[in-house]
Amino acid sequence: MDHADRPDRPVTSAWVTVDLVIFTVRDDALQVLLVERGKEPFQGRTALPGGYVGTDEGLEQAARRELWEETGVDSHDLHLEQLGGYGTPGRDPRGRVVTVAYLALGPEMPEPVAGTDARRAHWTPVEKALDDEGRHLAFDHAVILRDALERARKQLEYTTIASAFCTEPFTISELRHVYEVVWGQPLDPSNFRRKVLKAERFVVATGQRTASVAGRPAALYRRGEKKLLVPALLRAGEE
Amino acid sequence: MDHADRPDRPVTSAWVTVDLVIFTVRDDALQVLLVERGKEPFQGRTALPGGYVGTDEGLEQAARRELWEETGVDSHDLHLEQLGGYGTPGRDPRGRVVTVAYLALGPEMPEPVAGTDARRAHWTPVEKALDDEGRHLAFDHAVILRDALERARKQLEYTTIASAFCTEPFTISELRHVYEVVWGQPLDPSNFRRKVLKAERFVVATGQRTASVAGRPAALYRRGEKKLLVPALLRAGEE
DNA sequence: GGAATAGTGTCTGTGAGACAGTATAGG
DNA sequence: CCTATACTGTCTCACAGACACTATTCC
Repeated sequence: MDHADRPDRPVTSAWVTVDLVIFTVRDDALQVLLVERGKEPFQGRTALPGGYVGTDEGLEQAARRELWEETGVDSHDLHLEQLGGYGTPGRDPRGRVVTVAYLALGPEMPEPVAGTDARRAHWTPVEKALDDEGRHLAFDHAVILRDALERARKQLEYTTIASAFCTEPFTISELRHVYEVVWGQPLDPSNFRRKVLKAERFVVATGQRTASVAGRPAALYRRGEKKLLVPALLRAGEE
Repeated sequence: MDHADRPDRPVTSAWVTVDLVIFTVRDDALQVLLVERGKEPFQGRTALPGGYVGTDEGLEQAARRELWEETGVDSHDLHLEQLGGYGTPGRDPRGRVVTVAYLALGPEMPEPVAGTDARRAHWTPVEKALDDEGRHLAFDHAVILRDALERARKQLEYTTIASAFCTEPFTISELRHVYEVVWGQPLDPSNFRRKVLKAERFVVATGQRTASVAGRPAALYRRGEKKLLVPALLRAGEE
């Protein structure tokens, strides 16, 4: 890049990172994977997993790599999408760092492996992570987490990604449970079933049933190919 | 940033830019503002307006500045939102450049002023800009433009931003025209009116009427405070 | 049988698409 | 008068919320 190509105003290069908001449903709660930072800045503080983007590495590729390194989860097993870029000056005390955040949704996963740099990773209920406005989180991760939560809630309305939270095969009740936990409100089981089954290829029947623990055995389904949910499944009390 | 802070794999810093997809409705078509590049790389080629992010400048702030510099439009007069980050290695031949794209929607604007570096800016129908898969566009701007188009079409369904395309005060027909042009399909005038007026505070009546050119004068409205449109105004034939 | 969970049916209100009909302007 | 555009009303069908009822399992 030659000098003539640079603009008049001061321009400095930046470090580029990816941060991951990894959601799952555990213990009747929406949980997010957080790590304890092993070094400065924000050493000992809680943060989203993430790291630097390699020289010849795409953004999504970097996100998949970080996901693997932090959790041992293969990104092919879950839904991954970009949330957006965050680049407020001063968001990282080391200098100009622009991060691209990714949202990952997956079924209940094993306890995460220790990270590459021995950072402790653990699942935390989102509600708890946002306690006190999320001020205990490093960087601007509270902002990113709030954006991710809002995005996930919206996505449940207009797409079929709720099924990404379920381990196949799953029951309609388990799928409904995902909605109830993410939205924080109960849904009518009867109407939910009608809606989901009416939307062709949201879920596909396997023909199998659960070995019931209590009550009548439930039919088991797999994810269908349909991605967009129309008409949408709206949460009550939106404005 | 000290050495110990860097990861094992090679990491280089990157240049950060913002690119703008500025949409408006003109001459019965959705149009996008494109510039002719005055310098390498891609000299003489068509591209989205954009530029480097300043050292102490936020991403959105940079987008607003570029918007002003390229078009003379005050960003307060239109809707601005982030589309996402684009960082595929090799997307810019000068080296690692990560761009954050913004989507701007505005009412019909004057012909753009010449850019700061004498690049010629002009409105182009989106359909034409995407001719031949948009291969004539510089960088990966065809990809960004397609993403922006899809985002704008979606936004019309679930939000009230269509009104951002209208100069106040506007008629219901003008608002409907925006939908028809962006979606590329005709809408029933009667049902559209009912829907828009039923959604409280999507538009607010001014009490005035058009000085009619032909036919009965139409009532004039301003934008209401409502942002989310529920129930949504769905386009036909979605899947 | 009773408890628990799965699944079906039905009633009612609302909203969308289709489209006929009325209102108000210019010519 | 006619034409053009704005606006109103109405019919029908599909769907959502509410909720009663039936089915199948374990105890």
